Amino acid sequence: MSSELANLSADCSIFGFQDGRLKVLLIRRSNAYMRSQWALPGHNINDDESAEEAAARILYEMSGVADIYLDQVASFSAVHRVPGYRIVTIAFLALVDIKKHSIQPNVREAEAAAWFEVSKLPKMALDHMQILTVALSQLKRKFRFEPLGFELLPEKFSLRELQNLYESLYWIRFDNRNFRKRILKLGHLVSLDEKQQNVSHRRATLYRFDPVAYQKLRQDGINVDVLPAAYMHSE
Amino acid sequence: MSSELANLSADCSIFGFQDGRLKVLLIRRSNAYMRSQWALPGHNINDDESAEEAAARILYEMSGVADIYLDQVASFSAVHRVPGYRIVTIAFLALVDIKKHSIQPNVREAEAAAWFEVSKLPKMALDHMQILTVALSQLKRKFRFEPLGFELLPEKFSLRELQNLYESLYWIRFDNRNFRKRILKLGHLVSLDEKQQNVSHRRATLYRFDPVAYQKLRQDGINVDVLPAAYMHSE
DNA sequence: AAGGGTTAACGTATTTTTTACGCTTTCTAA
DNA sequence: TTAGAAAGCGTAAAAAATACGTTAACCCTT
Repeated sequence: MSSELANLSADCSIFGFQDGRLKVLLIRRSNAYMRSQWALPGHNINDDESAEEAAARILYEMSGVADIYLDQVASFSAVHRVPGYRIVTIAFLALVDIKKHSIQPNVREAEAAAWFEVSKLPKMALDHMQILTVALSQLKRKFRFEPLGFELLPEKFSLRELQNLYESLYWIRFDNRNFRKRILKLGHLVSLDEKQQNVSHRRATLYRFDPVAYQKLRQDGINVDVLPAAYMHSE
Repeated sequence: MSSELANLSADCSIFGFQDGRLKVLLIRRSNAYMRSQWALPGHNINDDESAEEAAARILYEMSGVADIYLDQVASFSAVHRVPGYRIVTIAFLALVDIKKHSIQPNVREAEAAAWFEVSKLPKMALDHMQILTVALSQLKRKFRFEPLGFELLPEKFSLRELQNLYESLYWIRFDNRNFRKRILKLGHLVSLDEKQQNVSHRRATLYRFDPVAYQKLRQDGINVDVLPAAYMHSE
């Protein structure tokens, strides 16, 4: 039988993309020190699992899905971050396709779960706002040099949807003709013989990611910043 | 009186630059589970300090110096990483000017301390080789977009010394004329009225970092990769 | 059925940045 | 005095990024 490590937890910043906005999944906790405040999904780490396994477990409990992009962000260990306790937490960042991975709110100690726009966050428990801020800035950094759109978008998507994702993440507008060139040059997108349906304008070609080229890009690192130089000094 | 958290430690990968080589400081531990093996300097975290404070304390004990560049790398929490115990460690990366910060080997449980070239590492205790590998790749990543040479070099240095630092870190040769332009364009170096002494060739101008421009660069992020494009696909 | 609104998608000229590399200068040691 | 070696200045050519013109294809309204 496994027991929990009393002073170690894992917290997940779970990001998704919906209605053209970057969103994060928060839950309302019912346990002692954060009753009725919104918080990042998290839990103590068990003595028979690593922090990564704990984070994957938390994601599985929230979404029922196992193969989710998961990356360690940092650990937070300020002495008084949890009033009355000494708990160190290891923060993770997860990326999900909201449409594919449904959320099950009534798990364990969660009273409710909801997606929040990252620009309209509620007051949050403990230091979770700080944790989320660090996770978000790590997400922004990673997106510039890794083609992570794959993890947030449905399998088939238009270039405009991908551009919208970048635009909402960086809060900036790109020239769509140059964005198209910039992205296609990376060579990890495959155009399909399929078009958008039911739009009140010309239908866009749908694309999917080429998993082989995608992995290669992630390994080698993207030489080219996805963002235009104009973005610098505007963050 | 403060006591130690039994299952939480901080380990530091302390990097320095000496004789044209990137080096890392290792100690030979005398405690139970890593007797007479080389290891990263580290210690349990106290219950009245954060992981960052613990890392700074470890650095202070090793070098007697307090204002050292310190950055969190990641935490390592595999269940059996320490045989017979369940200890999670938070890894840090520190950069020191070897000439300025002397090392005091006989501290606490360390039997010996020595600088090792990162390309000639000894067998190490526990998972410390893995931790060091992650720290080193984070160092390489950061150096590309932040002007961190400042932290490893003496106050006054020549452009060639800076180039040597980059070359030994990335194991690649740069064209010195282009390296010079690339670096000077960043605007964070100030040329001094002073020259190298006792070299068997034309004496190079010495430079120092401009702290204001340096901080600004770190905040804004360097737009331009310090590495030439040819470096890609060669790592 | 025609025309307006809207976004997709292709193309190109211009500007900016990167790269390759020639050449002179200044030092030590032989 | 000369050879060797690195510093340090400069420039032409190549490559990349940017600005922006134009046509195509779809829906909706009239």
